[in-house]
Amino acid sequence: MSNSQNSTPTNFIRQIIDQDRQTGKHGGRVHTRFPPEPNGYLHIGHAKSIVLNFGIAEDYQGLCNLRFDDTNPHKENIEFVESIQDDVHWLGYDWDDRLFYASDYFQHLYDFAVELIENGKAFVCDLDGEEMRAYRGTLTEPGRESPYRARSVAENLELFQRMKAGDFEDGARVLRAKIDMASPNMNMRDPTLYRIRHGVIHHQTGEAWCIYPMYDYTHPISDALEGITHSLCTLEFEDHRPLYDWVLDNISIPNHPQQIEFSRLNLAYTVVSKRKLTQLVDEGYVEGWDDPRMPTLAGMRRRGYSAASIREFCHRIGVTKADGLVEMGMLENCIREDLNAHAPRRMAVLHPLKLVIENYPEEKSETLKAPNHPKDESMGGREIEFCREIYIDRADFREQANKKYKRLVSGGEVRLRNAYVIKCEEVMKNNQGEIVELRCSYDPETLGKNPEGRKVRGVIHWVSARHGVKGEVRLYDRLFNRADADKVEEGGHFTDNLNPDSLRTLTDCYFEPALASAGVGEQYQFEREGYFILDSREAAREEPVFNRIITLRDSWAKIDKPGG
RNA sequence: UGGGGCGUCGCCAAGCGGUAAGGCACUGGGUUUUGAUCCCAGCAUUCGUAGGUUCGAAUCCUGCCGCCCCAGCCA
Repeated sequence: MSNSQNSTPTNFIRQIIDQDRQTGKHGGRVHTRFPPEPNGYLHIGHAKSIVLNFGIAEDYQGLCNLRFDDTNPHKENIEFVESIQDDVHWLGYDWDDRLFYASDYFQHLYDFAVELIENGKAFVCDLDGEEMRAYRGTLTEPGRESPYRARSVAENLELFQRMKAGDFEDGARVLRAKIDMASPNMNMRDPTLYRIRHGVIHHQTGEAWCIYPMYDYTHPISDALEGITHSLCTLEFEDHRPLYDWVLDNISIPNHPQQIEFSRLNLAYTVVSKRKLTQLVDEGYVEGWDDPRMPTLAGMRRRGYSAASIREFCHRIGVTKADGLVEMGMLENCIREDLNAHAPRRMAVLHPLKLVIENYPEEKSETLKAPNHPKDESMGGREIEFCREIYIDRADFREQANKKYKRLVSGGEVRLRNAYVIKCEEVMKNNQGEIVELRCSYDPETLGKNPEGRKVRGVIHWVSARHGVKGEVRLYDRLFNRADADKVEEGGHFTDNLNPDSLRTLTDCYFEPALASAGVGEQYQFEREGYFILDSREAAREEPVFNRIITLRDSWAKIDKPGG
């Protein structure tokens, strides 16, 4: 039924690895790494990278390290270090004893920097930020060499040592590589290797250091130290590859991993940028990193998405160098496919309308059996309670409708799911003319069998008014109103694209009794409505709160024109 | 206008000189006590574009067009 996670389509990176193994490059080893910066929660875009890196390691009998790229203590903290580990584990991957931090290598990094200085390949520069920018040139004009570029090795050594010792203020000096100020590649114009940062407590190294290495310097060395063979990253780092290689070619380190770039994931109607997600959280547009509308793994988990479905999604979208925008439907199909196979069925009424079955005895009630899955008997069944007063959904009744409408109409018949066929005899309204109650009759001969000689319009779900459990349901919709959510009109802001109706809370819902014992993490299908899960943050509440994971496909919604 | 990438169906994506896989979406039809699921069928004479090479090109070459990334002491 489900082909989940069996399929790992090939891609250009796997082809490169295949070739490398044939030619014996890296001794035939495959060793990857997932290198997040702990400055935010992981999102669906990271999932693509995780599945790629850990997946390749698995398939080639290699290894994949988890490494925190923690070179900028200003933006990083321990909460993110922990959440990232939780999320990678939840997604289904493990790094055994290979949890590393770039900060583990601070001493090595320092020593290699000294080596660069000794070889005349790095220098301490006193230019401030603004001056540096001016000296850097532009995209079309070459830059000029820093006046400090010619300092002697001895002076550079001493100044760098004093930078480390804390003799200079933030921004006073940096260590720079001596490469080529005329390079058409901006990254090669004597890039900064180290900067000074006082007064921050690094989550791993505390106050041991007041100089911190830059990404472009740290990453290749960290990869090499760990024996990484293939260093996979996103397209925007393609321009950095010459620098990655330059660093490794100019220090005495044996390994030289191969950086390979792939395009990052763009998902329609959401943003996949840590900066923007951080803003949504910090400015209160959402409840937090785990808001069920967020494309973070924490949010998707709370929303009810399974790890398997996210993995499957990552397989289906593939890995290439072409940037695109993946439709939400792609993700939704993965979720539905998983949930359809595995979620037990239940009944819940979201917009209740009271319905009284007049020919059903006042005090009577009966216990009926209902299967948990229409096709999978191994999933068993549960008991539901039927009585004279029930709730149905308001959308399942219309006073009149054409024959396309397969639900209850005045004078018409409909099947109550897992129960009897009923007929609407009378519509009760209040003074405002609003329908407040339906009076019906039922056919006691229709339990488990169809009536003879007449055709029933359709099937609707229901919950006993006497036995049902009252509670809340949260309906989620796309977070943004436009597919390219980060596109902004002149003078606008991406938050202008936020969908004001991304969350709808329904507080007057009724769930069948079996749902009273629903546990955290259990996904259900509420028949004819969608897939739901108990909100893990509200699990302690007396009345249950369910999140809607995703609706059922609904071909009726497309043809339901007014008067239908 | 410098450099680096990318352009195959509405979306994602195979294809690697021998005559356009697959998935999603969509459209028909069948089954169905979920307008769900499931099943069956349809869905690119054409690969951004114009030339060239070749018996033969989405695949090789050249020009052009379009889109993305780069001027942090962020990653």
